[in-house]
Amino acid sequence: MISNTNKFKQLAEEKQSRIVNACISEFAENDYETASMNTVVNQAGISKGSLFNYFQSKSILYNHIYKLALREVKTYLRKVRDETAQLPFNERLSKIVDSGVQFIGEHPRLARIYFRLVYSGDSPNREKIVTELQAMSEEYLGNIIQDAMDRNELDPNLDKTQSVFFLDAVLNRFLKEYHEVMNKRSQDTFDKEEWVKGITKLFTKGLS
Amino acid sequence: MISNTNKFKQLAEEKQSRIVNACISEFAENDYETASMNTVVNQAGISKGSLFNYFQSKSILYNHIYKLALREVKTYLRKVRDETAQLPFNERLSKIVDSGVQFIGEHPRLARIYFRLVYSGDSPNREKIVTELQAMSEEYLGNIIQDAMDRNELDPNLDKTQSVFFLDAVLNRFLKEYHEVMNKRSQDTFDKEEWVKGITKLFTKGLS
DNA sequence: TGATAAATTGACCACCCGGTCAATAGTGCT
DNA sequence: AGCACTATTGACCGGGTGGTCAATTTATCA
Repeated sequence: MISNTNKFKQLAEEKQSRIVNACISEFAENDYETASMNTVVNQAGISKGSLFNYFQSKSILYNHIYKLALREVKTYLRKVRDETAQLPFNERLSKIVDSGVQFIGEHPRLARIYFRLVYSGDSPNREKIVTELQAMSEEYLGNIIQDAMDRNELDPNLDKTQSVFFLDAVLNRFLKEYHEVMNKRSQDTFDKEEWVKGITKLFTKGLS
Repeated sequence: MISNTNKFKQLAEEKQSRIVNACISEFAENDYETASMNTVVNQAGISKGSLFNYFQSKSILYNHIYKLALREVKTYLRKVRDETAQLPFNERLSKIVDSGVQFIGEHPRLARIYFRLVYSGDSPNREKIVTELQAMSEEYLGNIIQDAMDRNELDPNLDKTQSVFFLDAVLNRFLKEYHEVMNKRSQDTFDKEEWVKGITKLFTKGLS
């Protein structure tokens, strides 16, 4: 499948980033269906005809933005995975949460697009994308857990699929909550370290 | 705030349920913004004027349906809470999951509306509603956890807010996943009992 | 049965949507 | 300067939206 964003890529960098920026804002603030191409072109300061010249349809444009967001997420994940390869499970978990928190701080709009996508939303190809994300998570967290099992930090008889699922559920939900808190309330009254401790304790020792 | 659904409540039961039914379908299949009042009236077999005579606006109609769904959820939760008051934590947890699974089986469209609402969606008053739901969960799961702490089944020094959060995250995510699996794949290859065991083990003993 | 009141209808409104395309502006070459 | 070619524009299209209201049907009662 050859995606024809060539016309877009040949634009001046400044214009490209003006457009990308407008798209990110619009898709961060609205669901796919509700996001308006008119708003995008106004915000970007280009004409509607131009936008549809660069991207043939709304869904193709959305795909472009989503892939861009995903690439950014992956960069963060890869970095923290490699940098913590030697650390014990609980420290590693803690660094992963930190990395998520950092990502949200540095790319709040991309984070919003991500959460919109995974938690509902009617984006085109949603099913395909979500499956893709699940496979990614399965592999990523699966490796972290496997490492910990190999070092006898976690029960070597664990059901890995389940463990990954639980970890993914708690991490994602925590980051989503953090993201929402950051977006409106003051960040005081939110003791991140306390939460990181709680999460690692839950997964290593449970609640008893 | 006096909600004027009086006109609606005075309708013949059969007509009421035709309308409610159409609304539930439409709001289950679409986000709030995307759901169409035209579809509702066609499905219900009434005129548009009538619908806006019974409910003054789309958001008032949505609110009516949402409250109806919430009432149903609460019934299930209350029932399982009372019926399991004497059971140990892990059995109690298991019954709660069962109850959720049962609810999804019996009211798949209401479940869908619920998940749409809590996981994104741009429903009117979303913020207020979600806060309300969180308070509900905090109280409900908080009591379950407190009971277990009182009986020394869980660490009495637990941070209750955190524990509730974790429990809520895993339960909700599990039920959401179950709901989605039920909606498309065949229900074989899905061993519910295994998952319930895994969840209770995670919360009682962790993964080590 | 006929007058009055209440319930129901659906054509209509202003607005917004994603997408198109003839017309125009801009660029580079001879 | 004049030409050819490309990039950009924005008025316009068909269609859908939530919501309205004059006109019509239906129910009520003397």
